[in-house]
Amino acid sequence: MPRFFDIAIPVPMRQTFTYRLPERLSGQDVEVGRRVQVPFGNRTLIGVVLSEPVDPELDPEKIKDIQALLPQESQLDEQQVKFLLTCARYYHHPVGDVFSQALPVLLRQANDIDLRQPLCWQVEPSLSDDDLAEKLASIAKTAVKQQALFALLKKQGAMTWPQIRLSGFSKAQLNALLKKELLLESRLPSKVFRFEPKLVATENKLQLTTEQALVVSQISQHLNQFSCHLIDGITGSGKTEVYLQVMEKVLQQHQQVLVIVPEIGLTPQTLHRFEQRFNVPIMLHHSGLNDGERLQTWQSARLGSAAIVLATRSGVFTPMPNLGLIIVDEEHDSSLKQQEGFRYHSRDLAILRARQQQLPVILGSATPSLESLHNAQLQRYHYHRLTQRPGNSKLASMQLVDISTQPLVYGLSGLVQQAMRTTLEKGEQVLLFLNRRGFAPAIACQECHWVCECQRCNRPYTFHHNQQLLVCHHCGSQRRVQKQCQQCGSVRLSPMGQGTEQLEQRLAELFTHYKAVRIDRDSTRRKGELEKRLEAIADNEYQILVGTQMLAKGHHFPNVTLVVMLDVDGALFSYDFRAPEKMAQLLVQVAGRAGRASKPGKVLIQTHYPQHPLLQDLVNNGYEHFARFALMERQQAMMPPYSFQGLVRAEANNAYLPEQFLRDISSQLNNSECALCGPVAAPMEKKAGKFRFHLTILGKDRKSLHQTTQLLIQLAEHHPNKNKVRWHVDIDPQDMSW
DNA sequence: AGCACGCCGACT
DNA sequence: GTCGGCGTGCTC
Repeated sequence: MPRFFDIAIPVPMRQTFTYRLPERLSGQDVEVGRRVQVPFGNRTLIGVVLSEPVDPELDPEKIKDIQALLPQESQLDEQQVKFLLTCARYYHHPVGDVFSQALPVLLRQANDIDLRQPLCWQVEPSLSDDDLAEKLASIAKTAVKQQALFALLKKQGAMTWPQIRLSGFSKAQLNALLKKELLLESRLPSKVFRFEPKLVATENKLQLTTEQALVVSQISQHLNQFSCHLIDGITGSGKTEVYLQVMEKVLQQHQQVLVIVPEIGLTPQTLHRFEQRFNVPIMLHHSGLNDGERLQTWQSARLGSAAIVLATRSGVFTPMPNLGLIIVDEEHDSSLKQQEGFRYHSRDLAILRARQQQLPVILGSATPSLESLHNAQLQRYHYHRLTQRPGNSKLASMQLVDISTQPLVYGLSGLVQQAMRTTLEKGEQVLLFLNRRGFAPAIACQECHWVCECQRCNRPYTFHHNQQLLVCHHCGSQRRVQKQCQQCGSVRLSPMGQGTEQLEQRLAELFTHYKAVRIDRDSTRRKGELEKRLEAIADNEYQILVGTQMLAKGHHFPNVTLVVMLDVDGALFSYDFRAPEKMAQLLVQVAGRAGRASKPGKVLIQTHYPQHPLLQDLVNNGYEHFARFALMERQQAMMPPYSFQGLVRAEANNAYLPEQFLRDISSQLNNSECALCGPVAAPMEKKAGKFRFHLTILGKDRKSLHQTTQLLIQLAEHHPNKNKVRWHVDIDPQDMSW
């Protein structure tokens, strides 16, 4: 009797495909999770075995043979398969695509793969102290970096290349030490991680405050079972130390820890803290690694030899057989949600995974998402607060600046300019936030008010002065600067409004004795440029920092004692109901990053609406009050987290098709338990030449959301125009502007 | 998503 | 005469 298998194939289709195990492979073990090579249409793809159907329903004539079974060393375990199937179901996303995204790129291909453990380097252990001293002297005094790398390795023990690179060293520096025979190159041991007391550097352990100790002990009571903990701790209250001490308890049980951070910016400092405390194999997973490096992380995690995996969003899929704890740091951060293709939220999947595998999960933030706070209120999560900063240093204070009644000079009110001068004269730094790149967000005709727009998006082009280009920030298209109005022929075209590029330039005129630096996507595009600028800021080479949100992520500026938000009003009246929440999180995060113990900072918020209740609440009563108020508003409007949202988006080259498509599937749906809203044009109706529409699903609970989504997908897949429009489903959508 | 098949316009 | 544009349909 031939055996058949259902296989997840990396194509954006919601079904699985059945294949036959040919005679020549019949002696082989084929387990769920095995990677297989199969013919698909006229190409060959790598799929993953999902199940062995007793009776394949398909016409046996149509079923093709599995071409090859790929190495068992690269297969997924049953738990992993179960988790990924749950992910696909939860997000109503094609299974094959979910599996494909969960695998490292190299495992999506059939090539021969190096599954050996990663290389690592340590100080040559056979050298005596005398030898070391002698060899060390051979490193030129001027080779400061080599000296530093050597010192690091001496302290740290074996390190892999991604770790060394993240600590700021180059391959050349490593090779130099290697050539001088100071280092031993080897591979990380492939044995499963086992804890030993000497692996913890106790001298780095901090004395816990009463608050912290309480949180550590409470979480520790819940190891080896599912529980979700929200740590709501103001910046500087020592969340990381709490993580470290809970991690230690988990490592003591010979279990692995998965730590998810929002983006690469946070990894170096987090890694550094982990390395200082634990002398255990730590593996990284983030966008700065190449395919081979990611495979190594995947493999050593899968084997159980990596004790800690420090990862960004997609790291939530890392296979870890002895996983004992998941930590999601900065759980409010929007970069945890993937915004295209498989639109998952890494925090939510972390919780799902923890539940499935019966482990604790810790969410941490100084500004928890309203979703998480709501879950804490409902006691679905254990809620822990950290309110003290060691040494009792003060957080920056916030103050609203009414700009509705006073003139602005280059977007700066008199009060702000005055505060800037005072701060600069004290030798301290000023940070200006403006969430708009470029020189000016539009150029317009002075005579007839015509605005130069991108034809593909119907939005004004942003003027970039340095490159003398008009750039569409929505589709990326560029064109030469217009000299003449297309409508009336006038040559009086001029920039409207202000972006970071212009602000930087104006500041040089306004504050002639101080130097300004700009940090945004444009000014830091070149590799290493961001680091260079951050270093220069730390050295006080610049006194005024201008930037977009980029500046708020992770970096600490101890000498910045004044932060100015130039323009927050957009968030108060946005079509995106999450905009005020995001703005509040940004403000609080920034306030937490400015200043230091001896010099508390100040945050000035320019607004036309100083009486706005959300702003008032945030400034006067803090984030907690703000969140409570914002949650009340959400409840009144029956918005998430008080309802459960799904979104069907559709786009096509004309406006008629997608709207018709969504209207059809929505009207064909009867007896839905959910409210359907739309179709309506997306806030940006046209983008990159495509017309876009939304159909929003609002459910009173998750179950009805899932049912309705399922039905809508079925209708969509049977719609005659299903291939003429591009459509997808987004569960718990974050970005409504799409 | 690919990839092939197929049916109409501008090239040697 | 043919090269190639992308609309349409299919993949166990």
